[in-house]
Amino acid sequence: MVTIRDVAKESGVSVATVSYVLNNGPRAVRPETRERVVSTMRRLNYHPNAVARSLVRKRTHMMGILVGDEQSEIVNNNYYAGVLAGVFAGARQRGYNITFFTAASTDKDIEHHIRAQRPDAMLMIAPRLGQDLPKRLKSVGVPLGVVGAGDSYEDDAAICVDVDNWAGMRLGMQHLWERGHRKIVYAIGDPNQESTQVRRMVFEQVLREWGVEPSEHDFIAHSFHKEVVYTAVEQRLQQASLPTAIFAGNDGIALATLQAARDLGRRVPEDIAVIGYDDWPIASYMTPGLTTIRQPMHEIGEAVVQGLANLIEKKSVKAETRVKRFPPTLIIRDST
Amino acid sequence: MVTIRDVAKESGVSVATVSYVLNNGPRAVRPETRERVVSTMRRLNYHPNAVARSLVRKRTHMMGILVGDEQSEIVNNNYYAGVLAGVFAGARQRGYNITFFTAASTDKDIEHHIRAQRPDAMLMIAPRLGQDLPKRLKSVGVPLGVVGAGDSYEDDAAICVDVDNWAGMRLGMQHLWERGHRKIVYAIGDPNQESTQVRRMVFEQVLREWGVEPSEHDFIAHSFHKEVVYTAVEQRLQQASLPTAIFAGNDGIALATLQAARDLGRRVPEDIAVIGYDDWPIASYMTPGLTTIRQPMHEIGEAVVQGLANLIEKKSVKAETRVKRFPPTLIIRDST
DNA sequence: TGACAAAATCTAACCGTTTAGATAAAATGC
DNA sequence: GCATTTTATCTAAACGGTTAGATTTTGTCA
Repeated sequence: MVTIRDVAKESGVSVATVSYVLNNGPRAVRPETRERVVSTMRRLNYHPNAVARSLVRKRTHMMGILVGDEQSEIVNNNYYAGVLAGVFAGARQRGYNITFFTAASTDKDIEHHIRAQRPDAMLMIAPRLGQDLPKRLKSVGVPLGVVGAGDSYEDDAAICVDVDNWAGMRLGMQHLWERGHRKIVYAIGDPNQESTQVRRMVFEQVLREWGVEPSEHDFIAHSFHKEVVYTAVEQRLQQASLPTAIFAGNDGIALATLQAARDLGRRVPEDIAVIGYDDWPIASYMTPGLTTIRQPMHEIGEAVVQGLANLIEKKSVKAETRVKRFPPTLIIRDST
Repeated sequence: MVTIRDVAKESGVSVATVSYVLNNGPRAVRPETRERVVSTMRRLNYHPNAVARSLVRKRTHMMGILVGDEQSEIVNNNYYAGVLAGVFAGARQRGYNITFFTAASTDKDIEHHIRAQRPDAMLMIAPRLGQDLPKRLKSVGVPLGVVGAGDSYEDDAAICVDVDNWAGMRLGMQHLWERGHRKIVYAIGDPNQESTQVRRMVFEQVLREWGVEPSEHDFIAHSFHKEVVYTAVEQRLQQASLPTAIFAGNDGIALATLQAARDLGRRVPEDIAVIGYDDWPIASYMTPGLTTIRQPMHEIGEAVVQGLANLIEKKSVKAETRVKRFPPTLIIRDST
């Protein structure tokens, strides 16, 4: 492997000079010298070693994401994947790489790895509640970007990006109201997910505005697993006081819900309406096409990286950009 | 940040000794000394800097994946995501991190980045045909693992893992035959994908065994985009010489196919049968449940990482493990 | 032409590890 | 008890870059 010293020797200058042309700066170098150096770099096919550079600059140009014991989110949660795509796009724009830290299991391990690897920032996408990692990261000093966790990590995260869940739920509820639905069940998903909690709150709030007192009976399917959702919906649709609509916590839940309804011989939307959340790419290919609340997942992913990059590079944390909420959109299809 | 020198000074030994206890080796250290060092490491909350370590060891403990201009694969291709999950699992077992190189666009850029970042290995998942990156990587000397490209990169890749596409196609075709189908159309997907080509070959081969000469007319939907697939299927189903079954290049294509058939009022499987490939998590939730050829995506992802890790660590390339083919499974549901 | 400022380049220390070679300490043999 | 081997530790040179401070070269102007 050819090093900076090889280039220096070959072009008859010192390593410092080579370094200056490499980064053009911080010192000037005479045009003809630069020319000479550049050409030998090309001739020797020289590529500066990023590892060495990271060591002295204390910048790795890399943002980290933790991958848990079960790596199923990438596969089963299209929200996660959608945000990730946005993260990649943002990272490319700003010149960062994204690395997935796999080796971690306990919280201490994780901290260890992060201290060791020195990412310029860390990312959490749709984290569960009650993690102490954010606090740990804060003490380590690497900025944290959190996506899809409402405001629950606002104190410890440097950047928080999410959809406006309050508006999203209202959009959906209002749509159901307009379609004449008064009895709605919420297939809520994993209660350890922050977004689940916020949306539940808004759901209850809206119900009260309608003059209905929400009961535990109105919430089913406390999991994101399709099988769990399926049986939950199946059971609920065979009990008394049938709902006229089901609000699904995300489009994956909606998919399982549609299937359960169909298997029971209920027509959607005639017998029961279904509305989802997220607008996954497959939403329009469900049977029937799924009405849902769209989140701009790609933009959200981009935004969190941009925010972190600004933070890292300019050290400027404009308070108004620290927390960002994107507006959701109601996408009406055939399931309501 | 506390360094190895701090630990050395604080425990009254040289940095070398600290290093020896850190890696336990390559030289022995007296138990009581080790004890002392370990305790100060703990007391000072010392975490060795992985960047510095990489520099001298010339090992980054990281495998790289390229992310292209359009990062849509993670979102839209569940095969990609499924393999990725396996990759993560394998990486965790072997102590590697996975980093996505975002900054690359032209092939030269990519080489540049790889030379700079020094991943211990690179990964390609379902690559397009005709890339010259594999050759470039070979010249750079970082081993390449290729997933889902049949045998097209076998010469330049260190490890090749894939499903046995030959068996997979036969499984599907035989199933259709048994169900009485003789006129089959193949919704093939992106022709630039290697697997597409292999499967097409086998498809044609089987047709000939049935005494049917395949024609260009038997192949539709030369893309993975659902919209394209949808219109292609829509058109084909309105032409003469209707097929009795459609073989979809993957489950995403199958999804769009089902939708197109339904929108035309065709019943599946009575009017037209549909079979997919991959067995995405949503396959059983389609309407009707999708018959498909399952690939062990998770195992495939794990295998490629394991192979690369063995290569990196032991430098042993048992020829029989360099290329690995996993057997597919026929999953019968309701669409055939 | 010489004095002086500005621009270009060089020397060498540093980033935080690992590890060969030298040295000191402990263990062994007679 | 001393010479010799073995074991533990230390010193210092890498790894491949960056960057202050010193030094040299070039340019400016009286």
